[in-house]
Amino acid sequence: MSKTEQKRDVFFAIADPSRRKLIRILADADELPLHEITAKFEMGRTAVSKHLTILKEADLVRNRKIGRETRYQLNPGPLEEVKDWLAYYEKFWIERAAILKNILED
Amino acid sequence: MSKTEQKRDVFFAIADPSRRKLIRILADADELPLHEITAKFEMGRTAVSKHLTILKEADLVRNRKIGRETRYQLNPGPLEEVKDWLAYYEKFWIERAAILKNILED
DNA sequence: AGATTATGACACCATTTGGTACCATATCAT
DNA sequence: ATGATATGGTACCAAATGGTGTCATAATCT
Repeated sequence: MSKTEQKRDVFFAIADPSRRKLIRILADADELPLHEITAKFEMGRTAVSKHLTILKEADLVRNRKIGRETRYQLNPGPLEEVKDWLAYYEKFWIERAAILKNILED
Repeated sequence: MSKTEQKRDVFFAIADPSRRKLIRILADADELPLHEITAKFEMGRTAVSKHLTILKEADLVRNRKIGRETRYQLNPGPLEEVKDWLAYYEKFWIERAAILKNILED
């Protein structure tokens, strides 16, 4: 009945290469219907649709019906969670880079 | 025989919450042996070890044997790939935030 | 030496993942 | 009205994932 409206982890959503490709395509195209998106992949429509569903569950994608087609759009907001997570570790690799630089300067 | 030396995607490696917890623990502790790490989790040693193997395959973790224990250390470098990936989309949510800000200012 | 500890290496298992094919339904074109 | 197109939904499947338990081995302690 209802969509079950599952909540998906953004880290899981971006783990798959096909889904990252989807994100990129949508970022560059603003809004696209499923059949056009499918044309850019090797896999079938059902598989693409499933990936889009997962992205939607992570709220990385929004969609609306226009006539018989469903158009998808990127919603990059949730990527900020990834950025925030990364921020904690940034200092580590910056420190390491600095240390390495110092070593190389000898 | 040989380690099979599998190459793992960093996006896959960070997709699992337990592995993100591992990364955090190692970031805060510098170097830890497996049994001490395991003590911080609900799951068994074997499972923790498997997660560490995956992190190692993504080169997010290095390890060395000291006596009978294997000590693990974080190697944050590969996280830069994630940062670079994110950089492409950052503008989108910054633009959106700016648009939203403009709307709110009316 | 003998017991304990730390780990690696497997075999095993339930569930999830990523894909397919197929059927039903709604919309559009002629 | 008929046919083609676009999508949703379901059933199905092989492989991967995330766990477990068990056994073997190496290192440490008394």
